[in-house]
Amino acid sequence: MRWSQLFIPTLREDPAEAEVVSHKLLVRAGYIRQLAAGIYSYLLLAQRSFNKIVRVVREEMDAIGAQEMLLPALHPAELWQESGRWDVMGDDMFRLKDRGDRQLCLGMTHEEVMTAIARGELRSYKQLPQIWYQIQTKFRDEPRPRSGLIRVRQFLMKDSYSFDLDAAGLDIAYQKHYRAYCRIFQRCGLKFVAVEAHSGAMGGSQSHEFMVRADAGEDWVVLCPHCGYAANLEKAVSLPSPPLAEDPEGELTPEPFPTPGVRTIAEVAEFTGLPETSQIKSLVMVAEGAPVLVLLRGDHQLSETKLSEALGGRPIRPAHPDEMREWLGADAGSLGPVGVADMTILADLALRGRRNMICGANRDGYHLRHVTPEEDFQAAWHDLRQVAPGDRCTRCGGPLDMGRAIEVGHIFKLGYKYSASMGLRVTGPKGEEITPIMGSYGIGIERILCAAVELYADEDGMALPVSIAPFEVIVTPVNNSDPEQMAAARSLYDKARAAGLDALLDDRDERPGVKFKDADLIGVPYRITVGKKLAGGRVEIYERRSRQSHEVELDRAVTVLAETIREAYRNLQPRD
RNA sequence: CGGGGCGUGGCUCAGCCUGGUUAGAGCGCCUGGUUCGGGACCAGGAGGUCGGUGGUUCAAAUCCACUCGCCCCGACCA
Repeated sequence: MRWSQLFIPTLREDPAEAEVVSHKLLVRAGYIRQLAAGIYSYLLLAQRSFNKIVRVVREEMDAIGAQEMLLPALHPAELWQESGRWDVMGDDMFRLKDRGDRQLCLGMTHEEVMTAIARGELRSYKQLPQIWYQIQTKFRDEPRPRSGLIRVRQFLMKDSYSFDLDAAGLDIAYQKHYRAYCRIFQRCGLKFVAVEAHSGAMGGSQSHEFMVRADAGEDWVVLCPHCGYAANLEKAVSLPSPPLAEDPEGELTPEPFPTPGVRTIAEVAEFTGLPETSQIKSLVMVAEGAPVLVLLRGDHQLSETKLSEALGGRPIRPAHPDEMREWLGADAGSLGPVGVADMTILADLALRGRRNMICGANRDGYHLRHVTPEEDFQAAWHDLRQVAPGDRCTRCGGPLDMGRAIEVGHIFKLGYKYSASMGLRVTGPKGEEITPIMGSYGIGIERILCAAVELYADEDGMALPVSIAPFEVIVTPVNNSDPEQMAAARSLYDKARAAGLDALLDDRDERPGVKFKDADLIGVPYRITVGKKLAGGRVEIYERRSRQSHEVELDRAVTVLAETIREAYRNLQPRD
């Protein structure tokens, strides 16, 4: 393609509304334009990049025997009412009515549609297993779209669904996806990590998220550099850092002391001169109307995911101030477990074995000292805290690392949730009815590009992996008014195309600086520069990522470049 | 949904607090010329009902009210 004919609206300055790197660069480089909050148009460059990503995804999905389909984006309400998710999804679902006043929605995901197809057509155990997938636009009315393409209201997703006779079959489908996902992200040039993820309360038994470390990410991951442990912060477990002060010895009994105006953990620490680790933090939560008192070490944060799991998956919320007062007789800031009788009390494991700590007295303006768990109050022990900086790995004891990450893929054992609720059954070998077990597996197409941009951005733009860049090579004549340079550039471009390379010819009547800057900005991984050295029969091959260039003879340029690019693809090839 | 910020040529912004000629700059765009190895220079030119509605005023980009849109933090995210 010839740049002079293309629509690649690059911008010299960062767009005002963009905050994260990938958003700024994708807009500046002319990949995307915003239409509304969380809704973007994908221009030529984005579309080319997505096509390449999709191709990789498709090849790897096909390789595990998955079958591609394309399902409707517009769904009847009845379908979602059957699975129960019509109500569960709430405002996240785009809903509309047709002319006959029938309720419809735009698909957020396709478990329902896939299951509906399966139950109509799958009759015998002999037809299983099946893996079906599609690459489809999904709609979610996000409460807050943000960060460019990272969280949007309309996006491309590869979603696949597996149907198996039993859990062992599901394991196989899950493992196939796990390996396919690793291959996909590797081929797309991402540095990623597969983390254990929260699998939800409903039927899910195993789940992994594929994460790319990036500050622009919205998730937190916990990693152990030593043993490879990796988990989403929601689910991650750790050994707590030791308390900063030793507990007082002795069989002491709880003793109230006045703490006027002292409410927060930090204030209590300051007031008593003892660190936050010497305190018991008491939180009042509500699980389906029932109060729950949650106890943590003062410096720890509650993981609501873990708490909900500990309560059997019930939804939870923080108690309102008037509820706390009603149940415990004091305001937040003076609450504690001592003397609490008719309330579920859950305590985090980091408090186990501690002695003579400080907590609220359930009397405004007072705290208790010398409070010992299991002596002065009883609680059910659970892992309830979020991993904190300084925590150690439960497997190897090494220090854990935490960081933000972009979720590019998620694989998930669904279990029987949809097959059971929607009546999917096949006949087994003995004539019995079998409800197939399902899995669900997603990949965010746009997020792969975002993650790559975040990973490989520099001052001048993006330096995309060759496999997902919109072009593999750009041929840049330095001086348009030099007929020899132009002729050589055209010839190189033609040869590159003939050699099967995805080439772009920058034939614009621009100064060289403009062409170089634009090429760097849009992230084409290789450039052939045709300039002065053409007189000596030489041109330059420039590598975007390393910013290195070297001279080659004109006639060998395409051969050398083709080999360089082949090598680049080899380096992205999974070795397994 | 709570908190904060921003809407002025295509883009990035100034002007607004303290109302008052034809509303500015840089970039981009168009014409002509000179240039040509990292976002050139000279000359000329086009392009804006200042997000919208209502109000205050002799007079509103500027003050007030409402409203729409966008961004950020938080809440939320099978």
